[in-house]
Amino acid sequence: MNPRCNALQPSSSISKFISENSCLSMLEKNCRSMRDLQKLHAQLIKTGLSMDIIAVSRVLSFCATSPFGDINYAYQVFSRIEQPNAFSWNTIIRGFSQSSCPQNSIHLFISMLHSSTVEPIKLTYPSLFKAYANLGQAQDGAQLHGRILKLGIECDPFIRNTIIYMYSNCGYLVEASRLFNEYSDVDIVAWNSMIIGYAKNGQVSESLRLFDKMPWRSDVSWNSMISGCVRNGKLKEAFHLFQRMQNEGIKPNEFTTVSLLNACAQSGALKQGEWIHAYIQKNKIQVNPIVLTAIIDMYCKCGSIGKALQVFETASTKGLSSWNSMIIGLAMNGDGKEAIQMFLELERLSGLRPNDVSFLGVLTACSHSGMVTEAQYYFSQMTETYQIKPTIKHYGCLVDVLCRAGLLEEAEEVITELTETPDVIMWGSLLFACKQHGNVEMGKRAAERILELDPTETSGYVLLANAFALTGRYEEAIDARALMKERDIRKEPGCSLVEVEEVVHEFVVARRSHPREKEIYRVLDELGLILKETAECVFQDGLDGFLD
DNA sequence: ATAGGGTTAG
Repeated sequence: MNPRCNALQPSSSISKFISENSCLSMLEKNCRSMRDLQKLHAQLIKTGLSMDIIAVSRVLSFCATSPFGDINYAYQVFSRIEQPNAFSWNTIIRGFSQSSCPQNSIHLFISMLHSSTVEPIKLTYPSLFKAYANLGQAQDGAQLHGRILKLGIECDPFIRNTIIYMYSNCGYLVEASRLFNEYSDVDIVAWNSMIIGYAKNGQVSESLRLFDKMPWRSDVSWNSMISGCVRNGKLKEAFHLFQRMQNEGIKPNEFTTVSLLNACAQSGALKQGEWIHAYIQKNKIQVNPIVLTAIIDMYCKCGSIGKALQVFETASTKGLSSWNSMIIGLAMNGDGKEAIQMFLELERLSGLRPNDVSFLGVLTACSHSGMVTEAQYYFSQMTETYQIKPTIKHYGCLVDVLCRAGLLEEAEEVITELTETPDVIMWGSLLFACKQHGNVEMGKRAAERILELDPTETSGYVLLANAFALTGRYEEAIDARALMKERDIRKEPGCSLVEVEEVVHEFVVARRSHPREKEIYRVLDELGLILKETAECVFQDGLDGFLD
């Protein structure tokens, strides 16, 4: 920092006291967004308080750890502190541990170890274990666990609990329960971590068993159990727990409503979702960016794009994730142009920087609406202008859009030039496109790759057989079908849920079990005919018949 | 009078 800045600082300690107090108390009570924070930060800079380590640390803490904060801004603030103290280090490490790049916590910890002015202290470690937990890297975290044992501080309940959480969150339930059982004085946080671990690893009945065995249950216990149920598709159980929770006098909060909104989104239960939305408003549950995102996502998944847009547009504190779920919602709904428009607004008006998920939304929009040149443009913008490394999902969109446009060579080129292993979905898009365009040779290559990657993947056999049949190579078509029979592969039936007037109706592929199935399928057939007449593209056909 | 554990979206 320019040393002359010091000369501009107000000399009167009284004025300093006044501005410090008004600014900082504002920070605690009224700061609801980065816009507010930036105003306060500007004020601090104007009054010279930006050099004050305590004032700056509070700004840092808001940016790094509040749900309204911005970790990149926090890092900017941190890197301008001349001599960060242990507080500053711990705050920024904690901020990254709960961000989308927890790896930075570990990098920062290493810099901290190399720094000559500060030493890690007990309070530094929980954030690091949380970073490892969020990265799913418990093996690397185990090395830090070794360091904790050497330092003799495993008995610290905060440290021990994050270690339990790390192991259990990453599926190392043996290690987690060993530590859980080793100490007789484990507290409720340790119980909760175990519940979360079992639920995240598909053992929700084990979670419920622990939940019932607990000495007492905090709001976090209830929320963890509800989210565990939703994660495992036990939606009725989740709503039942919500009832029980209220009966026991525990107040549902942001976390509870996010899980329940998620349950509604999963099942398409619009009425229930609307009810939760109303519950949030009535009970003054704070609509932080995550809750906002969950509301938008629920409306999108339940098909109410208009309502989602309305909520989005009237919200005052939109996080990047809120923009992203709106872009993805529009893209999935087939509103490709609107999705791209939304992305452009995000870029130009929000002051936020699009991330990999934003681009995934745009690319999904392009692929769902068949916009090839746009997809290529945004893909290069992502990698070149924004320097974002594409994931397999981004490549998947690119392959998909090329396939839909019939650019099979280009699509295959993208796949074969990947540095990582292409996924089954990608080859599947190509295979399906090959079938549509009658390119049997390439289709065969794609099918072979699919069957290599996942011999239980039915679409490989089915599409391969169809591709052969389409070009009159019936013998080979029969071989492909026989191979599938021989390996005794059965498709897990697809299933969709539709909510009509508060009743959820379930439809399973090739199983006509609905009481009004005759009427429903008659209308569906009629719609299919109309679509076939109007649409130019060829619809996927014969799949159901083949599987019967 | 700025810092530590468990629950959350895409």
